[in-house]
Amino acid sequence: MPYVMVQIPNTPAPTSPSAPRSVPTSADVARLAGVSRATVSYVLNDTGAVRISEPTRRRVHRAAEELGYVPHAAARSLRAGHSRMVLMPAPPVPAGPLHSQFVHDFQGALSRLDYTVVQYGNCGLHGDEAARAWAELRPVAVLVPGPGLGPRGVAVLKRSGARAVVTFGTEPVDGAHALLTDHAGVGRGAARHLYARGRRRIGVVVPEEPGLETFSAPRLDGARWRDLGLDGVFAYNDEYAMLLMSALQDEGVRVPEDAAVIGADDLMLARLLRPRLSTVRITLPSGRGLAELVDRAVRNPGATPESHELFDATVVQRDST
Amino acid sequence: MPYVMVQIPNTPAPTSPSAPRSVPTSADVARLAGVSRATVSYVLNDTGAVRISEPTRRRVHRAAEELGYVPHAAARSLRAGHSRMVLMPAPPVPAGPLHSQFVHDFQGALSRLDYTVVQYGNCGLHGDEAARAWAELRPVAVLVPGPGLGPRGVAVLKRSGARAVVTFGTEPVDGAHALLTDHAGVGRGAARHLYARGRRRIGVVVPEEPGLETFSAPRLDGARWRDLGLDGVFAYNDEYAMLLMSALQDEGVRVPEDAAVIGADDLMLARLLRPRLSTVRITLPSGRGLAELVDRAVRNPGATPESHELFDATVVQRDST
DNA sequence: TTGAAAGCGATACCAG
DNA sequence: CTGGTATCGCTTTCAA
Repeated sequence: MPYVMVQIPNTPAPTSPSAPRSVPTSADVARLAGVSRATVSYVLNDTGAVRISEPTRRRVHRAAEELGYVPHAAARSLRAGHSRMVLMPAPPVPAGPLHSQFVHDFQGALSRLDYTVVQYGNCGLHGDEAARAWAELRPVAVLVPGPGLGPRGVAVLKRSGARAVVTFGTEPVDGAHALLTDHAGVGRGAARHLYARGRRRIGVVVPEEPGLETFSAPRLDGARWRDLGLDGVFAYNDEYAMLLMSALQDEGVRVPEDAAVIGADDLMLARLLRPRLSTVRITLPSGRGLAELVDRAVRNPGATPESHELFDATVVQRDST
Repeated sequence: MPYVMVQIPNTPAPTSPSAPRSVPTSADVARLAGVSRATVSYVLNDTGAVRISEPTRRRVHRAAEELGYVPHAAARSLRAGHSRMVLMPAPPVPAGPLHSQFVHDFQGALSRLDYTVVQYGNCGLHGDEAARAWAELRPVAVLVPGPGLGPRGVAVLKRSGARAVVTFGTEPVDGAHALLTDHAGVGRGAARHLYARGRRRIGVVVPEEPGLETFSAPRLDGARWRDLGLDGVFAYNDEYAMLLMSALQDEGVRVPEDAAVIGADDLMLARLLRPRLSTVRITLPSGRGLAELVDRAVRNPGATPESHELFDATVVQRDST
């Protein structure tokens, strides 16, 4: 075991060993309040169309409180025929800080629009199989990061009631809205920058781990200049750039005199290294903007899918180039 | 707008403008296959107890395929009376790399145990209110990061059918399993280390308020360093430590000669700075270990809650102390 | 103002 | 082997 688990002497279980009564339903509330289930529903949902007397309301509320009643979301949305769940499959690799921040903002923005955002960790499912697993949850919208979803997957999702499917990656998918991250442009920008600084033999550092190729390959394409030797390097991201820079320094290679290094993502920490790291800053969309896109798509599912470039990759020059 | 959205000329919508037929149900499959809904269920779930003739099976499968039928998870779990969803409320702040990695592992491990892990982004809900929102989903288990869940919240969750509630934080909550991260122990370890290295005037850097101040504060500390008269600092985490160290160096304060600095979390990047940062390494539980804890709790919900120390905080000495 | 009842979709029991 | 049918919890007409 890679970690230590030490049992802590625990006080006896504070929960009384009462009979494990089943979870209370609206029928239980109705019984306790002496009304019908319909009345319970009216009161708890504060239906405007029906007026319930104040004493009855109070009785219902007290009964619900006493039983600790919590409505059953599945039953409700089954009856309603729709939900307001936005499904977001987790990316296949642990997310970086940029993605984490983005997801966080996005969740907040959608919550404010009264959606429920759910990140779904589906391990090992691929393509259409994954799409079916997502479709079982009947989300009103699905936001898929990375590749792996084809037109058939999109069709499955739409046929199962998803009113908006948004892909988040390098190229659009038929039938789905697309948020395009122009990674090739990132590499291009980095290469241009290095070239402009007089570098002619430019190398590229990309991750080897499986799962990341999808992101690294485009950048490679963008930066694949005529790599002959090494007087300039574009790294997949700032972490790799920092690793490389550290390795170079340990070898006595001077940065940027002997080798210019530029990364990507503009990590805060990259500004602390000496020399401070040049980088390509990628601005992800604000959560609010994307949330509005999703909301628009949900309200108007018939519209032709939009494709948007999330293109704000700017070179930030510091001391390493 | 902080980012640029450029509409890309899109090919006309490839989806034929057919009538938006509603989502197919098992009844539709049954109709198309010329059998009853019961038979459809038997075939698609491959129920062992009932034998269906091979021709019928084929007809059902073909019908389901043709319609693009996907079962309705909500209806299924409503009928079944339980689900295998493990709910994991998203932490209130964007997660760090440690947490991201941990969640990823955990999701994978639970998936392998046939659970569905769902990260739930509930913005703005607090305490019992949040607990109720989670309870509406009727998860079989809930893993709550950080504080904010009290005994009443735990009770709500359990009464609504959660067979395991696990809190993940600094202190246990009545009725819930607890995974304790002994942050006090981390600080103790760091302090001991600094003391053993001969430091006597030891300061601590902790985040004050979320926002930009969190980054400016260490710099401020760096600027007024000489007034403080410290000779050793323990920072809340490696990021703060790196910020502080950078600020100190800019002020001409030598590390570790004039000031020893130690951080926490053992970020990979902390090894790249010069001088390389000493740190307190915190080993989070492997996803597998925690998944097994959850599984055990779900299978045996009556057991008294376990409290586990996730205590593998070890000082890693590098060059900054 | 309140209650009875019809479903939403899927499953499992019991007849045929 | 296959088909009715009751049921899960909830909402919402329609009647009273």
